[in-house]
Amino acid sequence: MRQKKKSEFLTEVELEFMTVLWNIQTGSVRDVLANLEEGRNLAYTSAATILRILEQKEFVISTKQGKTFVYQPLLTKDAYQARSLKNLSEKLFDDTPASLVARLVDDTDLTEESLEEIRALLDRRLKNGSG
Amino acid sequence: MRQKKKSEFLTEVELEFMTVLWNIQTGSVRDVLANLEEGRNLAYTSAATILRILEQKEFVISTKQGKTFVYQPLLTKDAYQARSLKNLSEKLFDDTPASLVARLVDDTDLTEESLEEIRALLDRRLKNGSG
DNA sequence: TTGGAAAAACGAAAGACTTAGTATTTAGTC
DNA sequence: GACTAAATACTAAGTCTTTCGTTTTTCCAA
Repeated sequence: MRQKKKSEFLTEVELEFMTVLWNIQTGSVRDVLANLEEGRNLAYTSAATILRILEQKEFVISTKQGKTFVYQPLLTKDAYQARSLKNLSEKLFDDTPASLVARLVDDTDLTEESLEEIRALLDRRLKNGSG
Repeated sequence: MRQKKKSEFLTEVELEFMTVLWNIQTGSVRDVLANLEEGRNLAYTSAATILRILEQKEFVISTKQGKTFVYQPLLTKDAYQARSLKNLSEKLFDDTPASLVARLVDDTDLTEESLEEIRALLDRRLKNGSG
């Protein structure tokens, strides 16, 4: 019974669940369900199914506590952020991160503060160097 | 026969096709097929199907030239880049663009030149202002 | 005008995603 | 030890994605 080819990316619902787990760190089916956003009415069994799938795909692990399973992220949010950015950059920005940032700062919705913050961040990074 | 709820995002294969169209600007099924990357062996009818779907979803339009349809992007690459970044920022970076850039520059793959380039870009943007 | 080649239209099949119902197991209680 | 409430396991339906085969249409040339 071979594991099917597991994608390295989360589906919409999987991301929704991982976001909860990244927040609460660890939790049962019921905990996760309770932490979904207001108005999201999902059956208990649906939530259980999603978590089982996330475990199959090795995005989380579970450990039994009494009669219930407690789930915990295996993939960190930082790691997944990096993975997603890398993918986006490759697929849509010709693998040129600078053009990604260019598009980002061209967005007129960005506040002056956001822009300053981003520049400060770059300055810091350039001063410290990395190699 | 109502159009099903159309997603604003491209699937994997759809993005592959749009990338070709963004490059060649305009082209028939055969043109697009020929411009897929080396080693991608896709039946003619498969390519035709994808393009038909892209048109249904209003990502492209087609016009008839002689007996063949010629396809053209409706959605520009720039617009789709912006849309994707906005989505990623919202879903995975708590709607904080600065944290997205932080993750990007933490990626040690970035060259010094890239970083300088990005900062230059920001400086220009901050001097000109947009509001 | 009739053939034939190329293109388009249609539809189907396999797999993945999302949701949830039913059946089974489990842990404690009387 | 049997009962009950809660949790897990199993399964299935409906939709979307990806791929391609079959049928129909279209245009041009002999």
